[in-house]
Amino acid sequence: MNQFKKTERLCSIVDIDKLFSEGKAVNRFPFKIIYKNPSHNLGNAVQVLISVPKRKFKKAVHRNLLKRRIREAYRLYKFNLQEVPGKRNLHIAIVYIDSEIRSFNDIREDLKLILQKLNLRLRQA
RNA sequence: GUAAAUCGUUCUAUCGCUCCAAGCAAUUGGGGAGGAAAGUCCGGACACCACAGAGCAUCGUAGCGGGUAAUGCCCGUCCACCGUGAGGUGAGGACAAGUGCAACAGAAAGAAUGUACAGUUUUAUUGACAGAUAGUGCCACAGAAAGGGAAACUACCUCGAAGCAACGUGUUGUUUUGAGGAAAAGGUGAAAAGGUGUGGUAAAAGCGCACCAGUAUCAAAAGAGAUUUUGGUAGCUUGGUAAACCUUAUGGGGUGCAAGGCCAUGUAAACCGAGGCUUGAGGGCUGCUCGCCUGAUCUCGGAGGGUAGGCUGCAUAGAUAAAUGAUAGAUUAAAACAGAAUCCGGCUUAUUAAGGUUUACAAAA
Repeated sequence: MNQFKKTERLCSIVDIDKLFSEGKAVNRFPFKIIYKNPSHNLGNAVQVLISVPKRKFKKAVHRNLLKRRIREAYRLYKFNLQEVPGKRNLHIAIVYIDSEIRSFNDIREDLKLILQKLNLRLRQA
């Protein structure tokens, strides 16, 4: 089932600080993904954080809309990451770096491509 | 038809999210953004600081009556202004570093205020409704003069002196000059200092008087009151700006849920040096002074150690990285402005393709 429970989300402030200060980045417009293997064992899980910068979207309605679209797209395509054997302890942050509001279909396709790119990077590592 | 106000969004299927309840579990059932949730501009509740004290400073408010927990909100009303009238208006600073975009308005032009400058607003009309008669400041340009009971440019009025002319020989006219004046005329400006008549005077003038206008005040009547009406008295008249300072009246103690409470983890209230110590340091989140409480667990420097968050507050939506979504279909379409974080009451600002409703106006019948 394509569920997206709270255990799959990154909530700890300490972990978020570490992710942004120590993590590596993958870019593919309109997204940027920051990823890092956490110090402690998550029990073969991926924890994700979705961010839309306030600087680019001043209205809360627009930020909410984009975060919901990205979250829905991630729910549908997260299997791309779960195929990686032995790399399933992972913290990632998905940052939306465009300044336009894209449709759900565009976001879905772009997120699919960047997740595949991240998967490839992890296999090579 | 035009304008304004108002109405603020249905259902089905599949896959998800969050909270609650039931269950060992799988799962099942139920709740799940707005009229503005926004701006954070007022008023409260609630919490802590002394169950909150005094004075000053500072800030808000400004006709009257009522509503309300309360308000700067709402309703009614008084006065002013606009309109033949029914009636209407009281907006803008809840703009104030800059830039961009959009909309609206506009023929031009607009003093004092504010501001670094600019801009905005309004214009059929116009009180940011206490005071301009407590005091201070300011009033560009134009104009003689802009608030000093001021001022005289052109033209003018009156008187004195000198010269000239005329004749009726002490008058008239005229020129120059000195003094007084501001009534009538011109011109400037947003605004030129009560109006008319009469007395008065050399000529004038609220200089005196009568009437009118206006201001203050007293009395009577009406009204809950602001206030109104009538009559008397007074000085005879006092420009604007309080959105300059200020004065009067009145209100506000401060801080805001990151308030505050509880549990838990680590720990160093340790060490070294200097100072302070009940004759009171420091602290108690308030601009100052006082007062009150606490009472060495203080201050500065050096070297150095260590951590993990959760519950509550908190809601018949409700978390703590923070839910309310995606796809497909039906209705023309599911859209405008826009997303709850302690909770209420207001205000302000933003806003809809079509349509409904209400009001106003116009036209037609």
